[in-house]
Amino acid sequence: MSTEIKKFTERQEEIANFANALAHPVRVAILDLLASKACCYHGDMADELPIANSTLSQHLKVLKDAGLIQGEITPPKTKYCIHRDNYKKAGEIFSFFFENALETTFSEEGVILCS
Amino acid sequence: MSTEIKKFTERQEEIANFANALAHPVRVAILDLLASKACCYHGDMADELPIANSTLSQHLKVLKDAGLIQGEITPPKTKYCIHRDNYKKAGEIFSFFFENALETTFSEEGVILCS
DNA sequence: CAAATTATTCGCAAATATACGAACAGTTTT
DNA sequence: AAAACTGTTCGTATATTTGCGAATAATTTG
Repeated sequence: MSTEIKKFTERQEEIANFANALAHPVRVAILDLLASKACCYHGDMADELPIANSTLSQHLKVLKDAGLIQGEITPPKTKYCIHRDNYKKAGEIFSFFFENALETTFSEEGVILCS
Repeated sequence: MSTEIKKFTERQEEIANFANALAHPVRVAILDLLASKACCYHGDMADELPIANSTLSQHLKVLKDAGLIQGEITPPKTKYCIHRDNYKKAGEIFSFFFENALETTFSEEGVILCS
């Protein structure tokens, strides 16, 4: 049965996915660290974040699955960095999402505006 | 005891909060509806979305709590619309967040880049 | 005032997320 | 090879999210 009913658009799912990756402050903090240092080892981050090592691994996995970061094992350490292409893509999707809505809502003609 | 230890910055919490509101495709879809029609009644949205009425109310509450939308009871219906100011603010925060990271990571000088 | 309409809240069930320590795996160092 | 170091995975506990139907509330219509 190829009768898979699509409930939402690709785009909506994509936005939700990226947003979900950013939906926990520690993950935002992780991205801040990666952004500020361009690269970071698991251990370095563990020192700066108020969570256990294993918890950090989980959050890193979430970010990796969302495509926002990539990890590289360089024994004995693991180096993480921002996945540039996807990061850029995420930024574009969000900026488009917000811009678009405001344009419509703020449109001069025709459109009914809220009180 | 006013010894509340701040684990994350205001900004990080704020980003996570907005992101959390967008972290479910149905909520993205709701915002799409509100954006395209500038305004929408609960019932109109319920007709277009593949979820129960009560579930819709919950999602609307999440969006309202995040500040992205506002509701106005106009009996017998409830009218929802995008909260322009906060929406704009969210858009700015995100665009800043992504821009900033990429600038740093892509910086020409000094900064160590990932493989 | 009764009935209909609309949307929220409640109560519950199931799934997912978050967090931690312990156990494990892979390298490197001794 | 043993010990040390680094990070992931596992097992578990707890909290939150998601979803629905039933019950409720608030207003309008008959």
